[in-house]
Parts: sequence; structure tokens; C-alpha cells
Amino acid sequence: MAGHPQDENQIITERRNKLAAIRKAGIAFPNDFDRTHLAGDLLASFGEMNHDQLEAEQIHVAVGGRMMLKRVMGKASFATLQDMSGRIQIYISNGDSGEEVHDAFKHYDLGDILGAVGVLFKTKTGELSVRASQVRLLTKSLRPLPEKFHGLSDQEQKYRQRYLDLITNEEARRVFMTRTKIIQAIRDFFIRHDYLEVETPMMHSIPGGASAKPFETHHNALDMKMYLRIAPELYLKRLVVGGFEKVFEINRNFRNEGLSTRHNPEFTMLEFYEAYRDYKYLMDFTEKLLREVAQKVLGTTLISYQGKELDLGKPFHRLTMVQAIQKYHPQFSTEQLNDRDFVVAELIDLKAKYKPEDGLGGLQLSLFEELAETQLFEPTFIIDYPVEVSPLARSSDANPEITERFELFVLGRELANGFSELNDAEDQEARFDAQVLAKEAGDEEAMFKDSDYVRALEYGLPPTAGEGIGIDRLIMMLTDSASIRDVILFPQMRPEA
RNA sequence: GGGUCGGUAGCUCAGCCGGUAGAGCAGCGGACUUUUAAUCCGUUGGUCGCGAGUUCGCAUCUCGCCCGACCCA
Repeated sequence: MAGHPQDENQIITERRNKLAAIRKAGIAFPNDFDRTHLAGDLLASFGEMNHDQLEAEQIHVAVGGRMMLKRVMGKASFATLQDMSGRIQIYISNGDSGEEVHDAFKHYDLGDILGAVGVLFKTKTGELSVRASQVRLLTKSLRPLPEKFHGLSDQEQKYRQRYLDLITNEEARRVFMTRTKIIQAIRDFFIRHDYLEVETPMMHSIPGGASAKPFETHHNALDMKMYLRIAPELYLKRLVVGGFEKVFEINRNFRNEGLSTRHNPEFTMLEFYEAYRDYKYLMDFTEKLLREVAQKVLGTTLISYQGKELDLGKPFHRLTMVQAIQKYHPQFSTEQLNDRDFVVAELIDLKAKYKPEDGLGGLQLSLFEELAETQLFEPTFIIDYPVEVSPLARSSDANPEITERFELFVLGRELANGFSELNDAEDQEARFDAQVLAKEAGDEEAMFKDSDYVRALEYGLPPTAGEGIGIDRLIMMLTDSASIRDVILFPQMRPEA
């Protein structure tokens, strides 16, 4: 048995020795155990029955799971098994199973996977339990579990070894089960609204649909550079051109940027497009979606996040950037905030990042990010984004400097971004050309020109509204999770030393 | 990139004004036929993140590095 992992210790050695003895005695990893019941189902079905009722019924069950607790008392023992549904206690005694089975059980370790066959009964203290006539070791666990009471508390280990976090931490299991329910509820919502779920490429030869740095890779057979997608947007709109007038996709995007409590390099995005709608329709639709998902998954629209409350049932706020700044800084007049020199002076005063070449709209956006964004705890649509930062959005007929676009902020974070789509092929081509100039001038996040996308628009995209919603952030909100790493099963980490 | 905090037994943690490393859980041995973080007795287990430095002597003090959490950019 040479060549074991680096971190062998006395406990692991002891368990390997036990496994060696088991191998000698027969099949060490049997797969013929026929589990008939789950712990949670038994509790739900029979938890209310009293001792005498259970004795009368004689309910035979075969349960399996990981042994989480173990109490040996000479000629009888209790163990707690954990399966996908919950925990159930089993009772093993010389009288019920024979001395040999019980003696073998005494050498099983916490973390071992066991199968037990027996009859349900209630203990003196009223806990539903299985009186085992048989107990078998199904899988020997070679590594000791985290401390049984405190569980795993090291954040790094929770992320790197999520399986351990899931074994020991019920809250972690709850979060990820809720994650799945949220995504199912979203999917249901769109399917009920006659949307078609589609999958578009994750590998792009021209990364598009967002302003972000892409990951690069290489296709050997074609000998060409490829990019992991930063957004599916341009492909989904091609599908609307093709006549799929309501489409959505829930899938991964990749952005080559820093890690933080709100950013993981790969993250899940919902994007959806609907023809013959505009951005105002989208705002109403988004409110409805979020309300329905919360109601369905949490049973309420009242959200408690990191000690603060908000109600998704109330109408969402709708403000322009200038109004949002004024909400938290009423000392600024509308005239001042529409005065380029004034805004620049404020940005310099705040030591904020901004691009000096930006027009008024871009500068207002910088000031908004500095002064208002993180304060927008209650759901708030910010509308009227400037054209210069919205190269794929339709400009407003009333004011060509702004677009029919909104971003939704909740908990001080961007959650969604939507707009009436730019369907004027010639305008789109001009906007791409402006982005290419910006890229050449050094803006790494400026967009690439996608000529095939322009060609698609030249065939005609109906008036369309489209939106993206950050699913991980939505899940953070609905599960009261402080970090994006708490809602991604295997978050990106530096390699282990 | 900057700041704060942290890294000691498999896990949860103490020790840190320098003097050769501790507890609980887990493990091992023993007692115990209704326990439930079982209890009781005994006991094994450590490259104190890594590397330099200071010192007669460093888990402890200094510097650098690595990893992580949180905050800021």
C-alpha cells in the first residue's frame, strides 16, 4: 500500500488498517444493499406515531447513509445516519442483531457509509428510530470528518472541499438546494410565458455582448484564437432575427477579471429577448419575475439580507441617474449635475475614476457609481443610460444622447441590465466602429466588431427588448449569502500550495 | 494593489510580555442494553504556514514570502 497521499496521519492509518481487514474478510465495497426508505420520508410519514402504534404496525425499512454520530453503550449502541433527505437514528444491540454484528459496528467510524435493515420504533425520549436486525458497512471512510459539533469553519476549506462543507453543514446544503429551486422557478416562469429555452455557443471567435475582458483559448484544428463568451447577447438576438421571437438562456459567462465577494470568473447569467416589446415592458416583467420567484421559492416576497429587510412585493423605484444622485445628495441641483465642468470637478474632488474624454452622460454615470450605487438597497431601476456606454441599446427618440436602457440595483449591487435593442443595422455598425476606435486607443473592455451580427441585423431584427440578470447575485439575495462563493458550489480559488 | 484579521494535532480552538506544546472532539484500550454533542477511566497523536534574522534558547520577537477571510481601490 505504498504511495498514499501526502497528509497521512494516525487516524487515516488506523482506518486503512480496518479497510485492509475488511478486504481480507470479503467484499469491501458491496453494492447489493437495497435501500427502501429515506430518513426524511420516514420522519414525515411515521414521526407522529407513538411507540405502541409503531409496534403494532411493524414497519420494515432498509436505510442507508453516512454515520454522523455514534454512541456505544456496551451491549447496545445508537448511530445517526445522514442521507440526502435528512437524518435517522438506528439502534443496534446484541439482542436484535447478534453480538457479531454489534461488535463489528463498534469498529465502524464516523463518516462510514452504512446500511441498516430493521423495524421502526420510538425510543424512550420519543425519537423515531430503526431497531436494526442487520447493519452493514457499505463504504469505508478513510478520512476523519470535521469535529461533529462545530463542523467545518475554515472558509478556505469549505470552498476547496465543498463535499466536506455539504456533509457537515446543513446551511450549505440548504443554500444549494435553494439555488436549484430558484433556477427552476425562473425556467418555469419563462416557459409559462411561451419563451423558448436555447443554448448558444460558449466559445466565440469574436467575444461580444458586453464590455469585459475575455478568457482566451486556442482551437488546434482550426489553428485560431477563441474566446470564452462574456455574454450570449449577440447570438440570442440572431435567433430573434431567425424568428424565435421569445428566447432565453441560463448559462455560464466568463470574464477575465478579479475575484471578490461579488465576482467569480465564471458566473451564471439569465438572458432573455422578446420581440415587439420595449424596455418599459421589461421593467414590469422583471418585477413580476422576481416577485414570483421569491414567492415560489421562499413563500414570501419579504427578504431579509444581512440583517436588513426589503419587500419585493412593493413597486420598484425608477430613477434617472441624476435623480438617484440627488436622492442621496440633495445639495446638488439638476442644473449642476447637467453641467459637465461641475461633474468633473466633483469627480476630481472625490478622487473617483473617470474617463476625461467621456461626455456628460458617461461622467454622470461615474458620479452615480461613486455616490449612489451602493446605497440603492431597495430594488431600483436606473434609467436613461448614455449612448456612449450602451453600444447595443436603442437610443431614445426624444434624446439621441441617451438610450432606452435600465439597470436594476438591489442591495447596492447591479442585478440586471436591460434595454430596447438597437435594431438599426447602420447605427449598430457605426457604434461598433466607435468601439473599435476606443479599443485601439487602449480601452481593453471596448467591444470587438462583429460583422456577422451586423449582417444579421441587416436582414431585420423586429423591435425587441432584452435583458440579462445575474443569477448568482439573485441567489445571494434570496439565500441571505454574503459572498458569491457561498452560492457557487466550486468557486474559483488559487491553486493549493 | 492597499489596510485589518487569521494560518498551532484529522477538526474546533487555547498558549504568544522568549525557557523544549495544551484542551475538547475524533482515534486507540476499558466500563456501560433507550442514547442523542451520551457518560466515565486510561491513552496515542504536532515540521506551531514557509524561509531568513535576533537570541544561550523562538509557536511566541523582527523581516520577507505563501495561503485565506473581510474592507478599500
